[in-house]
Amino acid sequence: MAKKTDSQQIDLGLLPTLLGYRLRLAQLAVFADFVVSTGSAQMTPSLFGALVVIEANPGLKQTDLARAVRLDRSTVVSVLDTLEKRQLVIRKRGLTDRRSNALELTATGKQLLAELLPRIEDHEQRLVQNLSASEQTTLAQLLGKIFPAD
Amino acid sequence: MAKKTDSQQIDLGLLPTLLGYRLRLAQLAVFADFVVSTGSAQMTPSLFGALVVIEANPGLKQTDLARAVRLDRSTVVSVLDTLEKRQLVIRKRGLTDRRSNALELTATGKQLLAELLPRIEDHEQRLVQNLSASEQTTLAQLLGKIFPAD
DNA sequence: AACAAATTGTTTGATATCAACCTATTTGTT
DNA sequence: AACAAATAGGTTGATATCAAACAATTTGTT
Repeated sequence: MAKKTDSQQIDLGLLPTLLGYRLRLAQLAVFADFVVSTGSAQMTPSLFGALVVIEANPGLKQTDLARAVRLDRSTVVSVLDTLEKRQLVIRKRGLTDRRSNALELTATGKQLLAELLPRIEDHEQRLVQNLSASEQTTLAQLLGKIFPAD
Repeated sequence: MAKKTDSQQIDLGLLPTLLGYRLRLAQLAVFADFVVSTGSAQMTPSLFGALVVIEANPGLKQTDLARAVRLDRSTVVSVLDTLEKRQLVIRKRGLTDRRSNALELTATGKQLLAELLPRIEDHEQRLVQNLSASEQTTLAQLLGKIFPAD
């Protein structure tokens, strides 16, 4: 008597027409797949983003990392606490400016990142698997039009 | 000597190629504009979403609301605490099932929602103003392809 | 009818995030 | 040189969220 799948007779009103709602659903899906994809590494998009940016800009300071990954400076503190506790990152005292830290990946951090990259590629592939190549390009373009600041 | 705007020589690595990163940027922008758009109403996407779904489904219970807006049941408790404190929503005891609450908007809640709707429309318009009508359609389609479950 | 299993709303504990403030240090002005 | 202003990292407090456990109630099985 159709009791299994009728859970969604709920009217979402105008929500499905709102871009913000769509984006939130999208992010939920992406995040879930990300965590699965990275498996046992206890990784999150935030931690991963920090690793990527530090690798690409060794020696950068926390404030610049914060701006790059669009997190508050205070949030970056806790992100780095986590990464440093896992021995993936080190905070070296700034040479020229003793207020700042020079961030670098440890050998372990570089290694983990290297192991993660193919998994992230798979993850990305999985997300866009229902889109043709041109559709993927279009999506990126449209998102870029709405939200500049690359 | 170019010290004002050179803050972004930071290499984001592969981040800009990741859909999840793009979506996060998008959400940040949407959220910021949402809050501005709704002005003094102390509104957030979550609270607004709950109001919309309750209006469209008067009498629904918290568990169903949670599923609809994709929040945990426990999160819905705090959302409703907020909305009820502001006298926008009431939790009526369920008639048939005494475990559940029947949610309804108060008169104030209906009125606020009515006042909010045009602002949300403006908000939405502002977001997609750089896209043509067909581009808007395309974007919605592509997002829908990646993330079903409307 | 009795009792095991599921469901509902809630509480508690954990994590992620922002904003405001703090101290140490550096930079800029006089 | 002296000192005001800006900057760096950090701490604290607030909010949003999830997950696990819980009591009350309902449903299902015998």
